[in-house]
Amino acid sequence: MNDHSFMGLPQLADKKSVSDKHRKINIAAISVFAGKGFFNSTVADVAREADVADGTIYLYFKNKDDLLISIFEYSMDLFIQAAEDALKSTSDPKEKLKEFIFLHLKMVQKYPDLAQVIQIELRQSTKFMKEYPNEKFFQYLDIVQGIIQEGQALGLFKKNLDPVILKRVIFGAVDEIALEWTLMKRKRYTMLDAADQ
Amino acid sequence: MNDHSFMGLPQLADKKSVSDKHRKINIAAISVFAGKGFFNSTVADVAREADVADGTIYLYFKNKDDLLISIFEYSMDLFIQAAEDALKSTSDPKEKLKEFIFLHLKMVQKYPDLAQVIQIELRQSTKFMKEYPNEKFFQYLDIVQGIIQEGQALGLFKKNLDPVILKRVIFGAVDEIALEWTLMKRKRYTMLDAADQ
Amino acid sequence: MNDHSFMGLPQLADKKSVSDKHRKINIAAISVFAGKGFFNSTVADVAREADVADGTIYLYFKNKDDLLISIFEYSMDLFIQAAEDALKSTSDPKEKLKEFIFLHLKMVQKYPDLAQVIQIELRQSTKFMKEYPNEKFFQYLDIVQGIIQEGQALGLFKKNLDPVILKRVIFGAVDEIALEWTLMKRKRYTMLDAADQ
Amino acid sequence: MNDHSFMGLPQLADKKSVSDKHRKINIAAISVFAGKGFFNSTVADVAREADVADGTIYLYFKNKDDLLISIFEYSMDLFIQAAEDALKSTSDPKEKLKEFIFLHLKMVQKYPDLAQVIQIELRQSTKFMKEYPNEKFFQYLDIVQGIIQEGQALGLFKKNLDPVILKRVIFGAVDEIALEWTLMKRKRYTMLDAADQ
DNA sequence: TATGAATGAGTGTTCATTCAT
DNA sequence: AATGAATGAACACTCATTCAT
Repeated sequence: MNDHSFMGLPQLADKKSVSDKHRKINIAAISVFAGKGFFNSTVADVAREADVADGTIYLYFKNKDDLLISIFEYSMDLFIQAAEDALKSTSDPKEKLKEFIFLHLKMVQKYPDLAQVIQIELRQSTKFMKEYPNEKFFQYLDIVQGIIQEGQALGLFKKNLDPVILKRVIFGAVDEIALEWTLMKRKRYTMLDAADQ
Repeated sequence: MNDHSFMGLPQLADKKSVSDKHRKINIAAISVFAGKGFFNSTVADVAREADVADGTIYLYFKNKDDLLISIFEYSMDLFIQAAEDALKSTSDPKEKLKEFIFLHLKMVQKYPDLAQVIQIELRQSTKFMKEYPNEKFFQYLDIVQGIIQEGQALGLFKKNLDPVILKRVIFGAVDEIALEWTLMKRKRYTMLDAADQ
Repeated sequence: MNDHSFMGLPQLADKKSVSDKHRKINIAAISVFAGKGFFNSTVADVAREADVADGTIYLYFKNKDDLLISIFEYSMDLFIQAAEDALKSTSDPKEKLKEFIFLHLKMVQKYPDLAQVIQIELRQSTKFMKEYPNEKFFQYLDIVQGIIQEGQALGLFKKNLDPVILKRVIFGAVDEIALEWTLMKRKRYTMLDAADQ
Repeated sequence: MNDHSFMGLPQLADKKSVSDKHRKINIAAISVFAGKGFFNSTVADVAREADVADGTIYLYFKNKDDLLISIFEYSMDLFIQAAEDALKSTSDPKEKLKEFIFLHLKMVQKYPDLAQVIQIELRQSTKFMKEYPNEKFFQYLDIVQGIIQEGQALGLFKKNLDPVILKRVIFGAVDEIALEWTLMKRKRYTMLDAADQ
């Protein structure tokens, strides 16, 4: 993972161009939305948290919705990059899948606010999930699909399972456990505990 | 389950007193909130869907929030009643647990709009989950806890698992699968498929 | 004064036809309006106080405004009748004027709620004072004017004072002292005290 | 009195900081409330009169009630400042009292809209008079009390009169005459006439 | 770039009034 | 006559968005 982290959130290597203020606002939005929910947060709340003027936000984001989408894309980039990095080291599809799942959970645990926004706020906003062409998310899912197809080709995974469906099932399962954590907001359960149970 | 269903939603035996208009509005709210999300829906939307005047809603509900809470309580009553009915027939805790999970999923499948509102809209509204003393939900969880304790007493479940935590974990797991369905909004996966995978 | 009083308010001899329910509502309105102010009171408040259904009020009064006007006319009738009764016994204009003032103050002291509604609520409602052809009030003022003219004819009052103006001045002065009492809502000052000071 | 008057209303020396828009809205509110009464006026009415958007009002005032209270405080500041200025020139308590009364009436005559709002609209709103800790008004009354005590110390006023009560009586009397004028809305009576009668 | 005062469309809620029973 | 459930117009207030500085 990247180590030029800022306020706990990493700066993506391929997004150097994103100005500091853009990131500052993004980070503020994550924290505010996680704290009060997207709909209960005002743009002014985010501005205050980011320590900029209200109007400044509109220099970097089209509108309030765009702020949420931007968070989502930011996270997805983060996840995809981390996944790609991590999967380079292994070639066994089974190991890859395990690693992928492990990674997803680690990310959620590391950035709980971010996870909450992605999982709850975004999901709530059916509008987004429907209207917004969710490229980044599909890109993410494609990583899983790739692993599965690889595995099926090698005869490691059953062939009768549709990888298109399976990728969503796996994502769903993993994400839901993550959601569980997010909602519990207790670090009481370690990943291992959860795995055991 | 109750068979005096109205517009697909059962009328609870112990809630006969709830007037028709109250239920009409409740049902309209479920449909509207499921369709556009709680925050994107207006009270006027619900009124239109219920075919009543805006003001009429306030004869039956304290405010917009109360409408959401009411839906939650309605569902919980529905779930609890169904669960209690179903569990009478078996005495084996393991069977009971299975039956309980099965039931939960069946309900979600049967009333997808209701499920979505409960799972997404309500969850999003952190305010509710925090401020609102969630008796009905705890009552529901207690059913699970009861089963677990029964099982532990009979030596069927490991004793080192804290039932208080376990009940949440089980609820979480089951609910998340349900959520998966809700979000997918595809009945393509039957319960058995899911169970298998 | 009339002694067939009901709940502290006299029943006017020349208004026998006014049904009991009409009076019940009127009395309730006086109490409610005095307590919370005309604009802060709802028709439902009055109905509750009168122990009738909301709709019933509209069988006896055209609308909420009419309720206020009705109170005013009721009071004016009361005052006029009382004044006419009292003034019969004296013939000296000076005595009459004194008696009249004394009477006005006595009424206010006896029916403080009524006085408050007349003085504050009605007055506030500029709309009424302007749009409503205030016959009853003029009738009341005419009594004063009559006394003054009588007095001037007898050379008891200065002739250069316009009775039309003077009647208002006197009314104003007396009424303001009354208002003072009403606002103070303390019976601490007796009339004599006030007169002295 | 201040001579930097704006639209007929003076700008208080010690309130320079109050922005122009604040005053513009205040003045508009006085005019609108005087014209139609507080309860019959809408915030939009005030906004229109002040030539600002509805929302702008909420940048300067907490809510509609605050608008009324603000008018009151503004007036009281105005009165207090004027009174203190005027009383510097005389030392004789009797003269002071006369001057004070004269001033009060002059103010009312000069700003009839303001007077009406203070006297009628505010008074009607029992809520304010009761809930709102009326410091400014007490400050005003204290000026009277100070004069009375001074006079009693010098043996000019009877000692058996309680200054605490007396200040209210005097205020009441003066204010009521003022109210009379306000309601009459006729400048026909000069102060001297009134004083004579 | 950055600001934040100003905007005004949008919405939850109230309540006077009606009318079927 | 009496009811009270239902209505829907009206209004206070919020907040995403703009734009002059």
